[in-house]
Amino acid sequence: MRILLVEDELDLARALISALERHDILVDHVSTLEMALEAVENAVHSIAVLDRKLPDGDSLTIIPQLRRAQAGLPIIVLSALGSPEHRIEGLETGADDYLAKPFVVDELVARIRALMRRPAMIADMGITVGKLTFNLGDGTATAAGEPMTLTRREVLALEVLVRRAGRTVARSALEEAVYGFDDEIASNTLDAHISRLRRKLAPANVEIHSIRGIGYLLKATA
Amino acid sequence: MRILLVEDELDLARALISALERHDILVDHVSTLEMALEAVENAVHSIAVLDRKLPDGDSLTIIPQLRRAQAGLPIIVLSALGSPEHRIEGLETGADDYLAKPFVVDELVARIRALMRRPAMIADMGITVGKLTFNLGDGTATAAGEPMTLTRREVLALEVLVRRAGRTVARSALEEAVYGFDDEIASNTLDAHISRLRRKLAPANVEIHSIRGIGYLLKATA
DNA sequence: TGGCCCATATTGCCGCAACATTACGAAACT
DNA sequence: AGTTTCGTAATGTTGCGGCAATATGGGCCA
Repeated sequence: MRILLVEDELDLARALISALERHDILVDHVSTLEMALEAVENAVHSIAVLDRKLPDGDSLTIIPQLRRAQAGLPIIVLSALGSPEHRIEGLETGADDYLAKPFVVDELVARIRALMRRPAMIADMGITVGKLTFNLGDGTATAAGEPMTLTRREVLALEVLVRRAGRTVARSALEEAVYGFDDEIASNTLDAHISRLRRKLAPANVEIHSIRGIGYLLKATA
Repeated sequence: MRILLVEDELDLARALISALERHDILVDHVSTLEMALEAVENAVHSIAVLDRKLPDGDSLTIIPQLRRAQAGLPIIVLSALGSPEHRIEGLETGADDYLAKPFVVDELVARIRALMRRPAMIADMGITVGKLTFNLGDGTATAAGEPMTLTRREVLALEVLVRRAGRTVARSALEEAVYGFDDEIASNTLDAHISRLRRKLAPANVEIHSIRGIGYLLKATA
């Protein structure tokens, strides 16, 4: 599990990172909106935690961009602005949770874990690419309305590809998503899965392009 | 579409109403159980959304009365109490969905939509799939009109499967429903129950498919 | 431009884990 | 004691998924 932390107060960031790592959660830490957008392009995260006030602006403004980079990405906003109005503003912009400062570190950890533990949070939210719709809640997919049968590994790979449809997904990110962090992969097994996925996706007018040396990219057929 | 919203936190209520109205959903808003019962007498709603904790009590207690006032009314319960125990309690009382706070507004909208197009017909605490009818109230079932005898564990498993008819149910969710949360399950007991259920369900034109590595899925025979 | 090298594609094979089914015995309830 | 239920295990079956052999093609360098 890997999360993106965007926080410019270094003391707080350090405290959060060490707390999260004690829970076996990997943390990518950046301190500006610009770096956040770059980070989300280069890796697949399970959750993003944003401080609202950052040196280069209000982090609410980049939520749409983050979601565009990675559909369905759960987002938690931290803020000293804790009034109900601010809360509502944050939630309506698309944040999944809004935590007012000051807060207990353990509470943030608990909320992160709650979000991860509960795919139902985003149940029934579908992503559509071409004639393909992918349901983030239960990992089911339909091609042109017809339900398609996917195996476990195929679901894991397709989820990441679809969430970043139109953008490249690093090969390492795919391996990480389909297998664990520790699970080593010895051969071209991933390629084989991609190959099988391609065949199943053909009726949905969706292609998986390979980006030589980098990874893969899923997009609708032209 | 017109829904009944029972929520005493005014900030949240306002946020929900504006979000729902953006989706062309009319909202009747009240903030107590008493007002909810009065509202449901005076109008026909497509769905009721209840906050669980209200000034005059636990909203679970009025679910039967709501259903009596309007048979088959789909009900979604919102609650800060998100533990599996609370969820189960809510669903067993007859709620159709149980959403833990905090949640994304869009998710509530999605779930409302999902309830509107649900494949299984719900009427008077009974669910029908194929020639099978399952009574949520007392856990009895009939196949093509003939009452069928189910054991306790079979009832528990079938209820979960029927509630999610047409959608996959994680194996872990089934174990959780049939046994306790703490109760460990050592062998293939669950498989055995599924097997026995299959045989009993055959006359009802209902099949339990296994989704390898994930869980099971109940649907009417094609 | 031609050729080499290496990344990726594709396919078949087969082990093995997941699932199915049945039987049996212990325990619980009557 | 009789009956029913449920957990366990034994045995059979399926199909996922890892691996490797082979094919294809892109890109770099001479």
